[in-house]
Amino acid sequence: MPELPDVEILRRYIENTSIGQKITSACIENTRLLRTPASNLQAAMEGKSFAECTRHGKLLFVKTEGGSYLVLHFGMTGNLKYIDRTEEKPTYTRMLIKFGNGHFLAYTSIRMLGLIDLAESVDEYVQKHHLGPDAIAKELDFDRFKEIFGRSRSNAKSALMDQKKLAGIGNIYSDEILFQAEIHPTAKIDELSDEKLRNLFRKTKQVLKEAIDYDADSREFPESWLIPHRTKGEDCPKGNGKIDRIKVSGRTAYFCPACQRF
DNA sequence: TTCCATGTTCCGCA
DNA sequence: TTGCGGAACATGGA
Repeated sequence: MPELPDVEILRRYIENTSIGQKITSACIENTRLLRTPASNLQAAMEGKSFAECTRHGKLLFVKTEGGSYLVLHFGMTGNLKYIDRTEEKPTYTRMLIKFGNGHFLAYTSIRMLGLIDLAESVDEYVQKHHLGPDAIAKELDFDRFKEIFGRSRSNAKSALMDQKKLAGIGNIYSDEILFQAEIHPTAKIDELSDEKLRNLFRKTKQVLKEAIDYDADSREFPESWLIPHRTKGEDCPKGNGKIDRIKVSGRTAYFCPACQRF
């Protein structure tokens, strides 16, 4: 589920279901995900309305009338579900928000690797957690991109996934971006030519934005993308060879050794 | 039964 | 200082 495009779809889901609704109660069904006492969370939400929802990388900030933000991170298995009745409450619901109209927003998570927190300001929260700029932010131009990656001695895949450099890219989309930019996942990112780095910059934004256009639904992704072929031994969609699988900084990377070079 | 998984964080080491 | 591998977290699926 939850890399930048998936979280953007969840942001829109909140916008379409929950914004403008008054919060009757916030029921914490499992405290493991909380980074703040449940009482703080409830005090900040109950009786208030959700005013707007913004996203930074993989984080969602849902603003309440009171001025505080409900902060949501979805880990690997987090999701949201707007339901009409408690009988429809999904399995693995960890927080259930009840609205004045009698409907509910459920935050679900199987593995509970996400987080639920409270913030007074988005900028402050982002700074405190040392997050880099959002990967598709307009303010992120090539100069900034080069500044971030030009002096990193890391491999390209780990660098793209480093939330302190850029916020929003995870394991799946880093593979797609590097495939489309034709860069080997273990290439040293500070050794890329200016031309390759510029191409990487373009592909980073392009892949993430196109994924959003497909509702982050991988079943809709073009056959020319790597993601539908993200299996070892499958034919590369560009017809140049077979998809290979290696470990890069502990994560599984899928790539085409013929297309993606150093 | 064992391994693996879309994420983050912490530790020890190079 | 920076980066990496491994482990931990909790759970389900192949």
